[in-house]
Amino acid sequence: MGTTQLETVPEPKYWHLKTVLSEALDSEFAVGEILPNERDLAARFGVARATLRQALEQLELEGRLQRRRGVGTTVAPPRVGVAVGTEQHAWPGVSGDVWQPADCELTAPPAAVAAALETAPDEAVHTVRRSRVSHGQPVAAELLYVPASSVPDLSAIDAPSGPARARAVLRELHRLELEGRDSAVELGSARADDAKELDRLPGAPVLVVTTRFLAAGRTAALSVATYRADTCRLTFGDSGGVEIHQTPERRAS
Amino acid sequence: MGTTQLETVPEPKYWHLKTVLSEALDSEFAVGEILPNERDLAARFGVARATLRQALEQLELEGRLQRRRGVGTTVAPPRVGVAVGTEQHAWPGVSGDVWQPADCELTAPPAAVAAALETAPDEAVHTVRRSRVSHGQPVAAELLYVPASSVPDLSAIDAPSGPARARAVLRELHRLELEGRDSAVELGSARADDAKELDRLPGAPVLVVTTRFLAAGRTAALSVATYRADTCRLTFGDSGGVEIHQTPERRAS
DNA sequence: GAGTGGTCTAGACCACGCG
DNA sequence: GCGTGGTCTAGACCACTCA
Repeated sequence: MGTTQLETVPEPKYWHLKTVLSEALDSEFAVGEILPNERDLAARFGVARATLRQALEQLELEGRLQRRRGVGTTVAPPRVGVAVGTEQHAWPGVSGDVWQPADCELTAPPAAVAAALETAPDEAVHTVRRSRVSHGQPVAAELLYVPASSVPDLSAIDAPSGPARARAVLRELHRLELEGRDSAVELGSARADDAKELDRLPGAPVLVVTTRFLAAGRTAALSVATYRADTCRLTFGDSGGVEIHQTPERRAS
Repeated sequence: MGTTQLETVPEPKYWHLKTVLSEALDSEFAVGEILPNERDLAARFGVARATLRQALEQLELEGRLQRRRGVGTTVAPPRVGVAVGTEQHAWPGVSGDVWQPADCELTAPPAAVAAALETAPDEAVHTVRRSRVSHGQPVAAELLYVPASSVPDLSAIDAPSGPARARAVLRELHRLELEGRDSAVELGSARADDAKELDRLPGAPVLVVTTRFLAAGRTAALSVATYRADTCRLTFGDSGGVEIHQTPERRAS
């Protein structure tokens, strides 16, 4: 062929497609705007629908797009920053925090949780379910595990389950002196129950924040919070957190 | 039909497949062991290869598997915890830290970085490239942006680029008094250059940690660190961080 | 060169939201 | 009922690693 060789190592179609779409999103679409449907887009770019979907999936992972079955694909707003590491020495559920207690039950925790709590595998712990909403959207679901031994004076009078019970457990927890907390963040995929609460499909990418609360020389409570990875930016530290959305492909200097 | 209705809402095949594989990984495979290849696995489960791959992709996202083109699919070791938020008031690059300076050049930063640094869009900043290795594996690549105004006394004698230059910039930076730092974590996909350094394919899921270093009432430096999401668990806080790998699907109580 | 995972195709059907 | 995205199939070829 007489054409010049463009690339010795041609990049995959979906990768190129993603770049093209990304630039189009920057210049030609407004937040909330609905994109053409996948079949039309695929035809327009001359690729199979599966290939187009691979590009869309990446853009969704990066928080640029939002896709909803039965509705369509829309341009996502910038990720919301949610504070996670502030109040270095505050218990969960102190007044003014952003979590909404949803439920509480006394059950044997998953083995991994029991190990982290250093409780016997069959020892029951209070499992508080809470949810977090930001800007009117659900952003996180949490399971807070509180060993019964951390809240020995929990009144049997209180409701045996439900939000009231959850608040009672938190109230008792606050009577301990918090000595410290440490957290870890990792990537996961949403379990079915979390996905439902987060308004996503099962398996959606989530940021799992595991926090251990230390009191009386031991782990007094353990929180496993599941944040929507597509819409959230977790902020730690002194103030609000840095706001950098896109780090574009490096330009030639 | 005479058969009993098993599920009103049948879960997708790949989701069920993922569960089955996950349990098999727990019970029948050791870390590092090689799985059968995708074509065999797909045949064994009676699904198309694309469907099997959907399940493998999720397991890889969760850090359970590691796939390498030309080699095969192996059982991944537990994620390594990498400390990110400790030394709340330490500059990057103080002695004993885990980053390896790789390069440094003086360029105009991406627009988003210039905005966060509050510098003019065309003002040149020192861009230090560093890499982080843990347990013999590359885990992160970082770009550290240092405005020239933060290191006014940088000697022109030092090498104009390369690791030595990077160390010189860091050394100058340490002469400022650090007033605080804040970070944000979000999900991203690896750019081509980062992917290469992290030994992954472009687009691989990464955790992007953006840290702003405050001194003299302004942002003295900005770090954008890209961690492999499949192999890393980012730890913050007082001590080591919590170790919970799998949070299995909730059992019926 | 053999075998692996990565990309891509052109279809089909399903589950969901909405009018 | 219609249009959307989500799942699934059965193939093909490519890029890479390693013996």
